[in-house]
Amino acid sequence: MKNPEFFPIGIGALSARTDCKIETIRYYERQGLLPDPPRSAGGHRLYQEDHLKRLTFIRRCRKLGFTMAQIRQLLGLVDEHQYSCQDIKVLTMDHVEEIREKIDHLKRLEQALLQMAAECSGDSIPSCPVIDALYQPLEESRRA
Amino acid sequence: MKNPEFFPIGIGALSARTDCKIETIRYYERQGLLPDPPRSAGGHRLYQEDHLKRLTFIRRCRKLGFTMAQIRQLLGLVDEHQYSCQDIKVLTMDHVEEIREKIDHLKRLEQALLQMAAECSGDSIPSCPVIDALYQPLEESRRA
DNA sequence: TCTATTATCTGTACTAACTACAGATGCAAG
DNA sequence: CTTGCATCTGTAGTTAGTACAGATAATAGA
Repeated sequence: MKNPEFFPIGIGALSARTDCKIETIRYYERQGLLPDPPRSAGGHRLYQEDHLKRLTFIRRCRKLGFTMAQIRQLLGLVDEHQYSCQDIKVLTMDHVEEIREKIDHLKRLEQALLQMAAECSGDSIPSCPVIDALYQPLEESRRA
Repeated sequence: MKNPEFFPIGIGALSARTDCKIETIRYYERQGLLPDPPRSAGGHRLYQEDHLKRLTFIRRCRKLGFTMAQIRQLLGLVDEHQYSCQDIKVLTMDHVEEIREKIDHLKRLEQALLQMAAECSGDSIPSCPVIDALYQPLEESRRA
């Protein structure tokens, strides 16, 4: 009911209000995350406030690292009015778990690289323990 | 000089020895990371030990999270015999810095999600503060 | 009203790093 | 010689968009 005089808006205005590129909006439409909006006589998309809200939701989820598949799932629950707080919490905590796994993985990579770099003299001589380590054939460990 | 009787090998054997799919080997070749190997009369690729070592190097770098562009750079230095320990250390520490930024970003996402989930009652009622938060229009903050 | 300038339209191709096929051959063993 | 596996090339799919080209639509100024 607020600001009804601003709608409908074109895709450019929607883009500006959601910090989402025009091409990305059309992409979400193709992917079925945004409903096909009504068109003007000439074929331009005309958006209402509902579209603005839905796109804001999608963009926030993306910034939080949800995949489009996960967002589709969230939107599905919302669209059917079938969701419960528990459903959402489960999806959210699943996502937290994924993030924690990524953090763990990256920390292990960081340690491996730091360990190799620590061997490095930083000299300008054309030789380096890092390269040597990476080039060691797998055969070395295979030959007992 | 070791195990010379095993070479040359076909792409399947190279794949098995490097834990790298056949398609991926051909992909690296197209991308110029691996040199075009000699072929048999019928056109099958025949690899020598050098290819095995180079592919091992590439795969190790990928497992450490280096991009193909970074690997190309490392291989370029090695190929030209122009690299120094310092060059390699710089590239390695740059990569460590990228990894640290990713970790920071993920930690921030994790906190945001945990904060939202903490508001969640976990009830089976069809309503959820997480959804509400994500659906809040940007307009809310704009209207002073 | 005519025109000039934006805005938007569709469709395609590109990104990274592979993976997965289809359909045609090569090669080795029995 | 035939069977069957290995390999070949080429194309398309993956994620989440981005970047065009070339054609219309809408709008503002004269």
